[in-house]
Amino acid sequence: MPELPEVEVVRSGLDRWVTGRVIGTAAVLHPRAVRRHLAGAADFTGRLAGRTVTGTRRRGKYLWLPLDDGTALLAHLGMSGQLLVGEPDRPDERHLRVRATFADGGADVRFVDQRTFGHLLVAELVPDAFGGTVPEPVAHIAADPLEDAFDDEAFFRALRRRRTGVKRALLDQSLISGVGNIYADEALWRARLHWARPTETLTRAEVTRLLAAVREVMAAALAAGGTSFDSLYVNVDGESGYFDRSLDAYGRRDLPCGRCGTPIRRDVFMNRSSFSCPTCQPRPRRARA
DNA sequence: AGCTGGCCCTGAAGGC
DNA sequence: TGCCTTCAGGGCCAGC
Repeated sequence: MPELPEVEVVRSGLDRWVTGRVIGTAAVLHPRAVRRHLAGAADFTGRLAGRTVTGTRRRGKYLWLPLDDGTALLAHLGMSGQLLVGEPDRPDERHLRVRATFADGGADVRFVDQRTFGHLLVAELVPDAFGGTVPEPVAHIAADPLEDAFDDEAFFRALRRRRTGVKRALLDQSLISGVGNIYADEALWRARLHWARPTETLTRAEVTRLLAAVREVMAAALAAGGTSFDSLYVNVDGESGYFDRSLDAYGRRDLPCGRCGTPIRRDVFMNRSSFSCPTCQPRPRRARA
Protein backbone atom coordinates (compact mmCIF):
# COMPACT_ATOMS: atom_id res chain seq x y z
CA MET A 1 0.00 0.00 0.00
CA PRO A 2 2.12 2.81 -1.28
CA GLU A 3 2.08 6.03 0.72
CA LEU A 4 4.35 9.04 0.39
CA PRO A 5 7.70 7.29 1.06
CA GLU A 6 6.94 4.45 -1.35
CA VAL A 7 5.78 6.84 -4.07
CA GLU A 8 8.93 8.91 -3.59
CA VAL A 9 11.07 5.78 -3.95
CA VAL A 10 9.31 5.09 -7.24
CA ARG A 11 9.68 8.71 -8.41
CA SER A 12 13.38 8.89 -7.70
CA GLY A 13 13.92 5.47 -9.26
CA LEU A 14 12.07 6.55 -12.39
CA ASP A 15 13.87 9.86 -12.77
CA ARG A 16 17.07 8.83 -14.50
CA TRP A 17 15.24 6.40 -16.74
CA VAL A 18 12.67 8.77 -18.19
CA THR A 19 13.88 12.36 -17.98
CA GLY A 20 14.70 13.79 -21.40
CA ARG A 21 13.39 10.80 -23.34
CA VAL A 22 10.78 10.92 -26.10
CA ILE A 23 7.74 8.68 -25.68
CA GLY A 24 7.09 6.38 -28.61
CA THR A 25 3.76 4.66 -28.18
CA ALA A 26 1.58 3.91 -25.19
CA ALA A 27 -0.85 1.01 -24.95
CA VAL A 28 -3.76 0.63 -22.55
CA LEU A 29 -4.34 -3.05 -21.74
CA HIS A 30 -7.09 -2.53 -19.15
CA PRO A 31 -9.58 0.35 -19.50
CA ARG A 32 -10.01 0.77 -15.74
CA ALA A 33 -6.41 1.94 -15.47
CA VAL A 34 -7.30 5.15 -17.34
CA ARG A 35 -10.87 5.55 -16.03
CA ARG A 36 -10.08 9.04 -14.72
CA HIS A 37 -8.84 10.14 -18.12
CA LEU A 38 -12.34 11.15 -19.12
CA ALA A 39 -11.60 11.61 -22.83
CA GLY A 40 -10.88 7.87 -23.06
CA ALA A 41 -8.01 5.50 -23.72
CA ALA A 42 -7.41 6.59 -27.33
CA ASP A 43 -7.09 10.22 -26.27
CA PHE A 44 -4.76 9.15 -23.45
CA THR A 45 -2.35 7.35 -25.77
CA GLY A 46 -2.64 10.09 -28.39
CA ARG A 47 -1.53 12.73 -25.91
CA LEU A 48 1.58 10.76 -24.97
CA ALA A 49 2.92 9.82 -28.42
CA GLY A 50 5.95 11.90 -29.39
CA ARG A 51 6.07 13.92 -26.16
CA THR A 52 9.34 14.49 -24.31
CA VAL A 53 9.39 13.75 -20.56
CA THR A 54 10.97 16.76 -18.85
CA GLY A 55 11.28 15.41 -15.29
CA THR A 56 9.56 13.60 -12.42
CA ARG A 57 7.48 15.22 -9.68
CA ARG A 58 5.44 14.17 -6.65
CA ARG A 59 3.00 15.60 -4.14
CA GLY A 60 1.65 13.31 -1.45
CA LYS A 61 0.81 10.00 -3.13
CA TYR A 62 0.53 11.49 -6.62
CA LEU A 63 3.45 11.15 -9.01
CA TRP A 64 3.68 12.84 -12.40
CA LEU A 65 5.96 13.20 -15.40
CA PRO A 66 5.78 16.74 -16.83
CA LEU A 67 5.74 16.70 -20.64
CA ASP A 68 7.04 19.27 -23.12
CA ASP A 69 3.59 20.64 -24.06
CA GLY A 70 2.36 21.91 -20.67
CA THR A 71 0.66 18.64 -19.73
CA ALA A 72 1.78 15.78 -17.49
CA LEU A 73 1.36 12.03 -17.22
CA LEU A 74 -0.14 11.61 -13.75
CA ALA A 75 -0.04 8.38 -11.76
CA HIS A 76 -1.70 7.28 -8.55
CA LEU A 77 -0.63 3.80 -7.45
CA GLY A 78 -3.74 3.12 -5.37
CA MET A 79 -3.18 0.02 -3.26
CA SER A 80 -1.21 -2.21 -5.54
CA GLY A 81 0.05 -0.11 -8.46
CA GLN A 82 3.63 -0.51 -9.66
CA LEU A 83 5.65 1.46 -12.21
CA LEU A 84 8.31 -0.86 -13.55
CA VAL A 85 11.24 -0.14 -15.85
CA GLY A 86 12.81 -2.87 -17.97
CA GLU A 87 13.85 -4.13 -21.38
CA PRO A 88 10.97 -3.94 -23.89
CA ASP A 89 11.21 -7.62 -24.90
CA ARG A 90 10.58 -9.06 -21.44
CA PRO A 91 7.31 -10.97 -21.02
CA ASP A 92 4.10 -9.18 -19.96
CA GLU A 93 3.46 -9.08 -16.24
CA ARG A 94 0.29 -10.83 -15.00
CA HIS A 95 -1.48 -7.55 -14.14
CA LEU A 96 0.04 -5.31 -16.81
CA ARG A 97 -2.39 -2.41 -17.40
CA VAL A 98 -0.48 0.24 -19.39
CA ARG A 99 2.81 0.15 -21.28
CA ALA A 100 4.76 3.18 -22.54
CA THR A 101 7.66 2.67 -24.93
CA PHE A 102 10.26 5.25 -25.93
CA ALA A 103 11.33 6.43 -29.36
CA ASP A 104 14.94 5.38 -28.68
CA GLY A 105 13.88 1.74 -28.35
CA GLY A 106 15.38 1.47 -24.84
CA ALA A 107 13.85 0.45 -21.52
CA ASP A 108 10.08 0.88 -21.32
CA VAL A 109 7.82 1.86 -18.40
CA ARG A 110 4.93 -0.37 -17.35
CA PHE A 111 2.00 0.23 -15.02
CA VAL A 112 1.15 -3.05 -13.30
CA ASP A 113 -1.76 -3.09 -10.83
CA GLN A 114 -3.41 -6.17 -9.35
CA ARG A 115 -6.29 -4.53 -7.46
CA THR A 116 -6.91 -1.76 -10.02
CA PHE A 117 -7.37 1.05 -7.48
CA GLY A 118 -4.54 2.92 -9.16
CA HIS A 119 -4.86 4.96 -12.33
CA LEU A 120 -3.01 7.01 -14.94
CA LEU A 121 -4.16 10.09 -16.84
CA VAL A 122 -2.81 12.98 -18.87
CA ALA A 123 -3.79 16.44 -17.60
CA GLU A 124 -2.93 20.11 -18.00
CA LEU A 125 -0.45 21.59 -15.56
CA VAL A 126 -2.16 24.38 -13.61
CA PRO A 127 -0.89 26.81 -10.95
CA ASP A 128 -1.17 25.50 -7.39
CA ALA A 129 -1.65 27.52 -4.19
CA PHE A 130 2.09 27.68 -3.51
CA GLY A 131 3.52 29.26 -6.67
CA GLY A 132 4.23 26.03 -8.52
CA THR A 133 2.32 23.95 -11.06
CA VAL A 134 0.55 20.62 -10.63
CA PRO A 135 -1.67 18.46 -12.84
CA GLU A 136 -5.23 19.68 -12.58
CA PRO A 137 -6.53 16.65 -10.56
CA VAL A 138 -3.84 17.33 -7.91
CA ALA A 139 -4.76 21.00 -7.41
CA HIS A 140 -7.26 20.29 -4.62
CA ILE A 141 -4.92 18.37 -2.30
CA ALA A 142 -2.80 19.92 0.42
CA ALA A 143 0.98 20.08 0.34
CA ASP A 144 2.66 17.07 1.90
CA PRO A 145 4.62 17.31 5.16
CA LEU A 146 7.99 16.93 3.42
CA GLU A 147 7.41 19.99 1.22
CA ASP A 148 8.59 23.49 2.18
CA ALA A 149 5.12 24.68 1.16
CA PHE A 150 3.49 22.76 4.03
CA ASP A 151 2.24 25.24 6.64
CA ASP A 152 2.30 23.72 10.15
CA GLU A 153 0.37 26.60 11.69
CA ALA A 154 -2.37 26.45 9.05
CA PHE A 155 -2.64 22.68 9.65
CA PHE A 156 -3.09 23.29 13.38
CA ARG A 157 -5.82 25.89 12.75
CA ALA A 158 -7.59 23.56 10.30
CA LEU A 159 -7.59 20.75 12.87
CA ARG A 160 -9.10 23.03 15.50
CA ARG A 161 -11.92 23.94 13.10
CA ARG A 162 -12.71 20.31 12.32
CA ARG A 163 -15.16 18.15 14.24
CA THR A 164 -13.66 14.76 13.57
CA GLY A 165 -11.04 12.30 14.86
CA VAL A 166 -7.33 12.90 14.40
CA LYS A 167 -6.69 9.80 12.30
CA ARG A 168 -9.48 10.64 9.90
CA ALA A 169 -7.95 14.11 9.58
CA LEU A 170 -4.49 12.64 8.88
CA LEU A 171 -6.00 10.57 6.08
CA ASP A 172 -7.79 13.59 4.58
CA GLN A 173 -5.59 14.57 1.63
CA SER A 174 -7.06 18.08 1.55
CA LEU A 175 -5.57 18.77 5.01
CA ILE A 176 -2.23 16.96 4.68
CA SER A 177 -1.30 14.78 1.72
CA GLY A 178 0.73 11.60 1.51
CA VAL A 179 -0.37 9.96 4.78
CA GLY A 180 -2.12 6.58 4.49
CA ASN A 181 -3.22 3.98 6.99
CA ILE A 182 0.24 2.65 7.87
CA TYR A 183 2.03 5.94 8.49
CA ALA A 184 -1.01 7.41 10.24
CA ASP A 185 -0.86 4.60 12.82
CA GLU A 186 2.92 4.86 13.11
CA ALA A 187 2.87 8.64 13.59
CA LEU A 188 0.06 8.47 16.17
CA TRP A 189 1.99 5.80 18.08
CA ARG A 190 5.14 7.94 18.08
CA ALA A 191 3.16 11.01 19.16
CA ARG A 192 1.25 8.99 21.80
CA LEU A 193 -2.13 10.07 20.47
CA HIS A 194 -5.22 7.87 20.15
CA TRP A 195 -6.76 7.70 16.67
CA ALA A 196 -10.19 8.84 17.92
CA ARG A 197 -8.92 11.99 19.63
CA PRO A 198 -11.23 14.90 18.63
CA THR A 199 -9.17 17.29 16.51
CA GLU A 200 -10.66 20.39 18.14
CA THR A 201 -9.12 19.37 21.50
CA LEU A 202 -5.56 19.00 20.18
CA THR A 203 -3.08 21.45 21.63
CA ARG A 204 -0.45 23.23 19.59
CA ALA A 205 2.22 21.14 21.32
CA GLU A 206 0.44 17.91 20.40
CA VAL A 207 0.10 18.92 16.75
CA THR A 208 3.78 19.91 16.68
CA ARG A 209 4.62 16.47 18.12
CA LEU A 210 2.35 14.76 15.61
CA LEU A 211 3.87 16.54 12.60
CA ALA A 212 7.36 15.77 13.86
CA ALA A 213 6.34 12.12 14.18
CA VAL A 214 4.90 12.05 10.64
CA ARG A 215 8.11 13.52 9.24
CA GLU A 216 10.37 11.21 11.27
CA VAL A 217 8.57 8.03 10.30
CA MET A 218 8.41 9.03 6.64
CA ALA A 219 12.09 9.96 6.57
CA ALA A 220 13.01 6.65 8.18
CA ALA A 221 10.84 4.72 5.72
CA LEU A 222 12.37 6.59 2.79
CA ALA A 223 15.85 5.72 4.02
CA ALA A 224 14.84 2.03 4.13
CA GLY A 225 13.46 2.07 0.59
CA GLY A 226 9.82 2.10 1.72
CA THR A 227 7.49 -0.34 3.43
CA SER A 228 6.22 -3.45 1.77
CA PHE A 229 3.73 -4.98 4.12
CA ASP A 230 2.04 -7.28 1.62
CA SER A 231 4.75 -7.45 -1.07
CA LEU A 232 2.66 -5.63 -3.67
CA TYR A 233 4.63 -2.42 -3.37
CA VAL A 234 7.94 -2.49 -5.24
CA ASN A 235 10.36 0.05 -6.69
CA VAL A 236 10.98 0.44 -10.43
CA ASP A 237 13.24 -2.59 -10.40
CA GLY A 238 10.58 -4.74 -8.75
CA GLU A 239 12.31 -4.79 -5.36
CA SER A 240 10.61 -4.34 -1.98
CA GLY A 241 11.69 -1.95 0.74
CA TYR A 242 12.31 -3.26 4.21
CA PHE A 243 10.79 -0.61 6.50
CA ASP A 244 8.08 -3.09 7.57
CA ARG A 245 10.71 -4.52 9.93
CA SER A 246 10.72 -1.16 11.70
CA LEU A 247 6.98 -0.74 12.23
CA ASP A 248 6.01 -0.05 15.85
CA ALA A 249 2.22 -0.30 15.65
CA TYR A 250 0.84 -1.21 12.23
CA GLY A 251 0.16 -4.92 11.82
CA ARG A 252 1.41 -5.70 15.35
CA ARG A 253 -1.81 -6.87 16.93
CA ASP A 254 -1.17 -8.61 20.29
CA LEU A 255 2.58 -8.02 20.00
CA PRO A 256 4.23 -5.99 22.80
CA CYS A 257 4.46 -2.22 22.47
CA GLY A 258 8.11 -1.27 21.97
CA ARG A 259 7.86 1.37 24.71
CA CYS A 260 5.84 -0.25 27.48
CA GLY A 261 5.25 -3.89 26.56
CA THR A 262 1.44 -3.69 26.54
CA PRO A 263 -0.02 -5.79 23.69
CA ILE A 264 -0.89 -3.63 20.67
CA ARG A 265 -4.62 -3.54 20.00
CA ARG A 266 -6.46 -3.53 16.71
CA ASP A 267 -9.65 -1.53 16.22
CA VAL A 268 -11.74 -1.29 13.08
CA PHE A 269 -13.09 2.02 11.88
CA MET A 270 -13.57 3.52 8.41
CA ASN A 271 -13.59 -0.13 7.32
CA ARG A 272 -9.89 -0.39 8.01
CA SER A 273 -7.59 -1.44 10.84
CA SER A 274 -6.15 0.91 13.42
CA PHE A 275 -3.30 -0.36 15.59
CA SER A 276 -2.45 1.39 18.84
CA CYS A 277 -1.00 0.85 22.31
CA PRO A 278 -3.77 0.92 24.96
CA THR A 279 -1.31 2.28 27.54
CA CYS A 280 0.69 4.86 25.54
CA GLN A 281 -2.33 5.95 23.50
CA PRO A 282 -5.32 5.81 25.87
CA ARG A 283 -8.74 6.25 24.31
CA PRO A 284 -10.06 9.77 25.01
CA ARG A 285 -13.20 10.09 27.10
CA ARG A 286 -14.85 11.86 24.21
CA ALA A 287 -13.88 9.91 21.12
CA ARG A 288 -14.59 10.74 17.50
CA ALA A 289 -14.28 7.98 14.96
C1' DA B 1 -20.73 23.18 4.20
C1' DG B 2 -18.81 19.66 6.76
C1' DC B 3 -18.86 15.06 7.66
C1' DT B 4 -19.73 9.97 7.13
C1' DG B 5 -20.24 5.65 4.98
C1' DG B 6 -20.56 2.83 0.73
C1' DC B 7 -18.38 1.37 -3.21
C1' DC B 8 -14.88 -0.03 -6.54
C1' DC B 9 -11.44 -4.44 -7.24
C1' DT B 10 -8.46 -8.84 -6.93
C1' DG B 11 -6.10 -12.50 -4.71
C1' DA B 12 -4.44 -14.51 -0.46
C1' DA B 13 -5.73 -16.70 3.61
C1' DG B 14 -8.68 -18.87 6.83
C1' DG B 15 -12.83 -21.58 8.18
C1' DC B 16 -15.83 -25.42 7.69
C1' DT C 1 -10.43 -31.04 -1.41
C1' DG C 2 -13.04 -27.19 -2.41
C1' DC C 3 -16.08 -23.60 -1.74
C1' DC C 4 -17.28 -19.57 0.74
C1' DT C 5 -16.15 -15.55 3.52
C1' DT C 6 -13.07 -12.13 5.09
C1' DC C 7 -9.52 -8.85 4.57
C1' DA C 8 -6.35 -5.39 2.51
C1' DG C 9 -7.69 0.21 1.57
C1' DG C 10 -7.30 5.37 -1.45
C1' DG C 11 -10.31 8.32 -3.26
C1' DC C 12 -14.68 9.59 -5.05
C1' DC C 13 -19.35 10.70 -4.26
C1' DA C 14 -24.12 10.45 -2.52
C1' DG C 15 -26.66 11.80 1.18
C1' DC C 16 -27.43 13.46 5.76
